[in-house]
Amino acid sequence: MGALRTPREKWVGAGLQTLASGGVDAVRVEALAKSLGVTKGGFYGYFADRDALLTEMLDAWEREATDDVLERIEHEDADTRARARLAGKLTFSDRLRPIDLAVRDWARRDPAVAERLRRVDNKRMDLLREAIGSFCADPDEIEARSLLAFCLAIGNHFLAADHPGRTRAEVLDRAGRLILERPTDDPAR
Amino acid sequence: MGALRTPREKWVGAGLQTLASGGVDAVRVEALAKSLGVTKGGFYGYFADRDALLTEMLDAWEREATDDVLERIEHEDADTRARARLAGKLTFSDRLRPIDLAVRDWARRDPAVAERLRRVDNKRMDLLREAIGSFCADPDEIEARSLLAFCLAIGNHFLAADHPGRTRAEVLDRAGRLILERPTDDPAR
DNA sequence: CCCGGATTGTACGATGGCGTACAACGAAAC
DNA sequence: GTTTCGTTGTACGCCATCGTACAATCCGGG
Repeated sequence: MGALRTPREKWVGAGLQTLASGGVDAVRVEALAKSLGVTKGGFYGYFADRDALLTEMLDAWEREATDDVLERIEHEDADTRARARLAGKLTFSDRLRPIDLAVRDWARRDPAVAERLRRVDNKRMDLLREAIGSFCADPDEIEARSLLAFCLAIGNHFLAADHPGRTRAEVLDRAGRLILERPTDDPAR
Repeated sequence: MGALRTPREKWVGAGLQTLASGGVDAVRVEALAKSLGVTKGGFYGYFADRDALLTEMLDAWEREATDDVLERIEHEDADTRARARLAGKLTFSDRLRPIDLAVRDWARRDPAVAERLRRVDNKRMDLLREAIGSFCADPDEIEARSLLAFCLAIGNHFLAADHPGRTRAEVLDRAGRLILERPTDDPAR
């Protein structure tokens, strides 16, 4: 029996890497093969066509971005806020973040991708609601703050503006505290 | 003398439209020609190549997104906040917003585009700082709120999450007020 | 050490996009 | 109506990519 020299997962992995750096249009079968040091010969043994690879890439991303992250968080017995923070760290790791951003742009043009992204984003919003709900009672404000926090985490990477005299990280930190900390006028303070 | 049947501006316009709906990779000379009801025959009379068109598209967008908007705002003699709101309306009009989003993704892969976007975003941030500065004294907080407002305006369109029992517009409204209104703990209130 | 089946390389035809060359066309000037 | 010159259509060569077919290769089991 011949050995698995370039297994399915390698194609999916290379596809995700390329998606992250060049967008979905950069995911070409032959380019992936070259990046793996082989030709496309074996590709069609695993995948019916390029679309099948794209689907499996999304499967892998969706699983890694939700189940894997949630599973790792389950094992932590920190409080809600700390777990939400960990989720953010995992979700927007150097590995997953560029994929996430590429998927968002992709989703704007492909309804099937948009549907997947909706599922993923909903799970993330659930975490945010839980975290913000720990210090905020008004459901409308929880929703608004959750959206703000999420938009900050995403929009940040699509913004090119400078912050004279500050680093982006500094501004980001201040903005995060504005959203994720108890509102100063909270009568329950 | 032959008349200008498909002038430069038509190619640029069709290019921007395609950029908005399909991303930069969808901007193909022959597809544009078809959408204009001609063949690519005339294209190369105006543009050296596809790249030249892309550059002119960016020129047109940058001008429309900054100078044109600012000029129209100058003529309004409303207060700072109202002018900022108008700027938002113009900047994120149904026509310009999809182009804006496409440019943001494009900028992640092309440094020249990123540089243009930086110029545009900086002008927008200036407006936001001015508006938020009208009710907030702390420069660090002005910066943080400006970033939040901008991220909300952009990130919103890249997010797929639902808001059970609410519309996105409702949540957006509440979030906007959270950021753009006087902080309730402002000692100067 | 050889065999067999899985994996890979190579070659192919098809498609689509780029940019060029030139002929056909048409509106304006006369 | 004819000329004229800019605009447009058509045809071409080139290259990248897709998906297919098949031969070459490789590795583990016998």
